[in-house]
Amino acid sequence: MAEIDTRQRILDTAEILFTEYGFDATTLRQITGAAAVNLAAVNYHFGSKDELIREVFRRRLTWLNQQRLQELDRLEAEAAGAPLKPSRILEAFFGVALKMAADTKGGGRTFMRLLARTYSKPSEFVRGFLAEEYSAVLARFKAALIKALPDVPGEEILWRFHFMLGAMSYAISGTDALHVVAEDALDDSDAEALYARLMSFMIGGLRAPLPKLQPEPAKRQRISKAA
Amino acid sequence: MAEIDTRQRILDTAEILFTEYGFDATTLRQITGAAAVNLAAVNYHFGSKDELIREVFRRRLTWLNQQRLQELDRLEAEAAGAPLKPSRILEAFFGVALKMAADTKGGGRTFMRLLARTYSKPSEFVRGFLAEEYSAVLARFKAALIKALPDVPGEEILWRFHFMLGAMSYAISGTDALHVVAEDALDDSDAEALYARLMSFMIGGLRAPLPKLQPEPAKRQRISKAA
DNA sequence: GTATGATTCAAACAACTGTTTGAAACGTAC
DNA sequence: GTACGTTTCAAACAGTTGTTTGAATCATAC
Repeated sequence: MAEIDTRQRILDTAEILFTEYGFDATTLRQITGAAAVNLAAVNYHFGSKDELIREVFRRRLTWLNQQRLQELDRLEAEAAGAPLKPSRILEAFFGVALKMAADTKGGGRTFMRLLARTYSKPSEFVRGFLAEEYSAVLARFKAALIKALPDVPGEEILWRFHFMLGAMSYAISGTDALHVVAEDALDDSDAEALYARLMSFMIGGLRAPLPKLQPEPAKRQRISKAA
Repeated sequence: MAEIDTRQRILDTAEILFTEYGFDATTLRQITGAAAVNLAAVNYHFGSKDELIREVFRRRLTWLNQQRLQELDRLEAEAAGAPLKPSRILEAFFGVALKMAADTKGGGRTFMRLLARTYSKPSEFVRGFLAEEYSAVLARFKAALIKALPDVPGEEILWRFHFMLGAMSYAISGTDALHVVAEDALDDSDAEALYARLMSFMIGGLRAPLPKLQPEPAKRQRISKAA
């Protein structure tokens, strides 16, 4: 290699610019310009822009999900078959993410913001990739939560898990949506405090009384049929 | 007008395509093609693509926020000065949005998905516009919540409101992020049930025990000053 | 030294972007 | 009918996009 790892510098720069401007709005000339490498370097090292995007996710997401599984393994080993405390499970899943989001130096913060944004608008070709990376982790955590909350229907747990992902997404995206809500009233620089706030909110939501659902159409139909 | 309202057909089509592909990835040729109008019609009726984007938001968002304020007015008039129930306030804010998101025929569902996505990545020039449209509404609801929850610090309420926006955003975005989480295990077609689920989750989070925060630097300073 | 493979570079490529233009078609009032 | 303002249309505009190319440069082994 002629320069000190062109590949890595492209990835780091792309991560920052993607987070700032999005995938489409970020051009290869911006990336290569900011990274001080030649324009053709992206296609040489990654093949295409799409492949570069995937690699930006891959290098961090794989590690992140491994950490999550490792945490869950540890908890389950300690519990030795007994159901876990829901808060412990949430800490394993969201705590790892928020710890990564707190890493301002290594670029973890940038990446988590990128991930949180991409989540809600998987641009077609990223969706498949995300689903692949996440399926195993989510299956494990879903199972753990269902086991930990036997009194809450599984469907309800999944929904609440979905809501929690949204809350975390906004918590991490931070400043952008936040400035719309509170202009500059809130301080999102304290990662510890953010973690504590988000956790208590999530636990509260997860353990909330079950919603009183109307009987679903299928059931009503059955009743009128019987009558 | 030669055709039956070219303007409106452009707006409706743009709304759908923006939601599907995002602002950048959606081209004027896609929009005008799908709307069966001439390419130049967008620049003729709206001036530019950016202005078209703003108008897509404006026509629905203004009405949405008016409805929210109207609901809050009604509640406060009924209460006659007394603090409102927090759940009522949340219902006024999120209920109106979810009602709009349930409107599959009039395009409300499409728009709310678009809004939920744009929220977390305000592409520079939309941010100012969103902040402008929201500032009055958010100020009112923040004030109402703070008044309704005198035992919860104002800063905590703002954070939890932020988290709730995230949860709602994901609840509305629905299928996309949802399929990553649960593949096809969840059914997001029942708007009533979604509303009930989201509400109980939110109330639970809003009323959760306060997080145990480390003493912040500012407070420590104040104490040491007084000492 | 030379030879070989990996990497970088400047330049060009074709395709697509939002926007503009000037003429044509339209609706409406006189 | 004519005249006038609005709207539509096909065509072209200049600029930018991701990608490719072929020569130049580098590092390493012989």
